[in-house]
Amino acid sequence: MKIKYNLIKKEKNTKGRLGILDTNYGSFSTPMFMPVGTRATVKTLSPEELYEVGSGIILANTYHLWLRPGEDIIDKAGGLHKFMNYKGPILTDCGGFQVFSLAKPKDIVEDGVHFKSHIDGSKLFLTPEMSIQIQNKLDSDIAMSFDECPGFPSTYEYMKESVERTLRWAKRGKLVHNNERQSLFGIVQGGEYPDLRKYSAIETVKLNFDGYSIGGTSVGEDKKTMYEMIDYAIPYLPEDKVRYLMGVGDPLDIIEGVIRGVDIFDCVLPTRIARHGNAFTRNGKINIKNLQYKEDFTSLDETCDCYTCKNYTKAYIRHLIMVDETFGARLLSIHNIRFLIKLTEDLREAIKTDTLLSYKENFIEKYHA
RNA sequence: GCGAUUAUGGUGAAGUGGUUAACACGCUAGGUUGUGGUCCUAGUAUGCGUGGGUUCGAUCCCCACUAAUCGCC
Repeated sequence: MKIKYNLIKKEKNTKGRLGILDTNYGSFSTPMFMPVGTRATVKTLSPEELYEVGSGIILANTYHLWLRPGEDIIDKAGGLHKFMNYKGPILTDCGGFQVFSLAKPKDIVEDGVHFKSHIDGSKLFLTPEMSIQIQNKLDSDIAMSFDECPGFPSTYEYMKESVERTLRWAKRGKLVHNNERQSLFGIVQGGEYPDLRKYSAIETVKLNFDGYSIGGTSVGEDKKTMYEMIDYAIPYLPEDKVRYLMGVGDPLDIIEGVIRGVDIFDCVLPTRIARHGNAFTRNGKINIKNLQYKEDFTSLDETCDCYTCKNYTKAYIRHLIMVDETFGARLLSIHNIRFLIKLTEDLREAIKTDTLLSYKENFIEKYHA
C-alpha cells in the first residue's frame, strides 16, 4: 500500500503540525528526524540500535546502491528491507544530490545527467527513469523523484530553467514508476526566489505525488535564506500530504522547520560529526576531543536517555575517539541520533500543548549558553 | 678501560657559515546540513646536548666535557 498521512493537530501559534504516517512497515509520528543510511546502513549502528533510539524511518541512497552492490543484487535479496534486515520504513533518495556534488552544470542535459563515478572515475549517465526504476527494485517504502539540486547562489534565469527541467523529470519519473507498494514524492525547488518556489510547489502538487519535499536547501545559503525557502513553498503544499525538508538536521534548523510546517527531516550531521568527535548536547555542540574532557567522568548530556549517556563517560568516549576506536564513533552516533529524535519528540509534545514558540526560546537559551 | 658513530620540538627526522629551522606524526583549537566512511583548516622549537674557541656572524667549522648506541678488552 501507499503511505498515508494523518494530520492529528495543528499548533495554534505557528504552522507546526502533529501527524502520523502509516507505511507498509508500521506507523510513526511526525515531526520526525530520519537518520541517513546511504549505503544500506546508518554508519556504525545496527537496526536494533535504530529501533532503540526511536527512529521512525531511515534514508538510503539510490546512487550509491546503484553502483554498489547494484539494484539487482538487492532485488534478488528480496528488497532493501530484507537485504539490510531493517524492519522499519525506508526512504530512498533519488541521487539528485550526488549529481549536485559530482557533476558540472554543463553535464546536466534534458535527458539526464553525465558525471563521473566517485569510485573509479568511470563515465556514468543517470536519467529520471533510471532513478525511479532503480528505486522500484530497491523496494523502499518511499521513492524520491529525480531532481536537479542547484547550488547557492544561482541566477534567476538558471533557476527558472532548472525548475522547469525538474518538473519535466518529475513527470517522466512518475510515468515509469511501477511499484504498487512504493510511494513517490515530488521535490520542490526554486532556490531563494519566492515566485519560483511558489511555481515549483504548485506545479509539483498538480502532478499528485504521495508526499512533497523541499529541496535545494543546505547548499551553502545562510539560515535566514533557508527559512525563507521553506516559507515560500509551504503555503502551496496540501495539508493532507506529508512534507519533508531535505538535508536539514542542525537542531535549530529542525525547530525552525517544524514551526514552518515541516514533518520530516534527514541529515548526515549526527553521524558525520560523531565520527569526527562531536556531540549535540542541550548546552550546545561539544567537541569531545577538547582537553577539558580528558578527566570528565560525567555523561555527554545529563538530560539524555540514550544507551551512551546511560553507560559511558566523556573521558572514556574521548579516549576512544583519540585512539581512533570505532566504538567511540558508534557511541557518539547513537547519542547524536537520539538527541535529534528526542528533539522531535519534544516538539511533538509542544505542538500538543501549543507551546512551540516558548519551547524554541528555552531551547535556544540553553543551546547557545 | 679503549675505539667508532651520533647528539635538532612531545616523537621520527630534514637542513644551511648570514632574513620567519623543511616535512610527517602527535598535540591544541575550529569546521562539517538529500555522506566522495577517520576528512578539511589553522596553531604548535625565541631554538639545534653542555662549556669554550675560530669568525663581522655558528645549529652548521675546531677543542673539551657529558650522554647514547655499537664493537673490543
